[in-house]
Amino acid sequence: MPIVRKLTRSGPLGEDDRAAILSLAQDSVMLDAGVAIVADGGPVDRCCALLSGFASRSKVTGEGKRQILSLHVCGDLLDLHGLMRGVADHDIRTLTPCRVAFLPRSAILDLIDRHAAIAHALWLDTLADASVFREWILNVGRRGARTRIAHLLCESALRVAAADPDARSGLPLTQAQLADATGLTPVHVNRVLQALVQERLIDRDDGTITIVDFDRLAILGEFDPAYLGSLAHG
Amino acid sequence: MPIVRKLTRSGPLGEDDRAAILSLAQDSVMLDAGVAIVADGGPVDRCCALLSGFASRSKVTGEGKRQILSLHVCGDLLDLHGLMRGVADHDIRTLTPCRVAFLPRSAILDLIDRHAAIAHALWLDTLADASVFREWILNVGRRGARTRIAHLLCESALRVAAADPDARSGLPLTQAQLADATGLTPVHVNRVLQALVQERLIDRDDGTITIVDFDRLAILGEFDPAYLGSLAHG
DNA sequence: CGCTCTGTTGACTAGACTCAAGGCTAGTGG
DNA sequence: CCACTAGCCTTGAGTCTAGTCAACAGAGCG
Repeated sequence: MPIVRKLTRSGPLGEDDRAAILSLAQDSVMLDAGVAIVADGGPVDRCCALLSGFASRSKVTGEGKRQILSLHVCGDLLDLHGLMRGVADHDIRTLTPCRVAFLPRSAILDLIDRHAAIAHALWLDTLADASVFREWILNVGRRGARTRIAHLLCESALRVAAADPDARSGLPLTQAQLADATGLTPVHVNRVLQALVQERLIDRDDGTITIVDFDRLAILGEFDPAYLGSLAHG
Repeated sequence: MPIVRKLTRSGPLGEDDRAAILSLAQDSVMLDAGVAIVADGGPVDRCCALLSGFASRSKVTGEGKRQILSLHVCGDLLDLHGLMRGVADHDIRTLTPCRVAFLPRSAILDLIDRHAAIAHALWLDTLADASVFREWILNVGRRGARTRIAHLLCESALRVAAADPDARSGLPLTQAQLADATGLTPVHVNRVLQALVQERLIDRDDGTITIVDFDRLAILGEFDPAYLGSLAHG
């Protein structure tokens, strides 16, 4: 169970803690790509656990420009942030087809009340998210397009690898999604990606991006995985 | 005590909880402007509570460009994020002269263990921080310079007002700091500020910025305080 | 008095955006 | 089986926002 695996990474859980979590995430649902799981401003009465596929948080400006705030992979809990307040301050949407399990809000709150270890683990999980947000601000605010995209690719690759060590596939992000994640336009992303392919840093086949030379890409992207904490390496 | 006041905003605390917090924050220190309280990559063995003045979180790119991640006012707990991991993933520095109290890490961890209500309140506090981070990503990622600066000014004004309802002073940010917060250059910030003054949206006297017409500035900045949650209004 | 920091201004540059068109693939319906 | 459509990707030309570089003014300070 990927969620238990992820939470255990940040701290120890007792056998009863694990059992309590597992009892919640019973049935799962398959969602199409591009589906909104949570809408900005809407109520959050359940927590969505991502079992497969990619999802994102995003917000939209008054002018309708979308900015992706973070990417999420298998094992991530998607709306802990909104859950505690009961109302979402951002969208959560699938980027690819996704399998998800819904955990009712009341059950989570109950879990927190009764299992201090789980409450602690969930806190650490949200702190890890916050750490990623901070790096994302730096990335979008102060780095040029090449560096910015390189950084994003490095981060995503590591998180995918941590969540699913066997996965050998590339990142299934469209250039428009990449643009929303980096605060650039699809056209510019396209040109940068072409350059990166030219330089043998990445490769592209049929809609997915694979990293050819991680080390050089990390240098270009000024990528230091320290901020990922337990989100890097399994 | 501003810290207790702030934590109470997100949820109820018992009398013993309050007492436990107060017993920690005994003595305080005065710090100059521009001092690093926590350094990126360094150990975090204490939590710093801000009693007066302004502080910021920031990170620096490989090329030495600084990006401010969030501003902090009276009552904020400054390094809860690093505290739980024991190592900081960003700088924390004073922007103005500040009065701070240092709470030892062990004492905080102990507090969390023994007072579930405090642990909960601290979690909510970090969640509120995360919410601000997300809006900040949108701001630097997708908004133009005018909107971006207007948004930042609105947010800062509200947070200051929430922390200290009596305060009538403006924001004591230099244009360079404003530039680091918005991901712009000081030169460009200068020109935008002049335009905003021209349009009677803000005013400047001797290093501080005051908002003349909050409503119009909020429209320009696409500012909706919802994301601030308990950080807005006392 | 000179130094540093902050703010200001002008001239020039460049990185990224906009607009517009066209190609490719997959899916859909006749 | 073939048109038709809708996404996604690609390319080119032109524009513009914001950055760069450089110089200077004023305040505060040792």
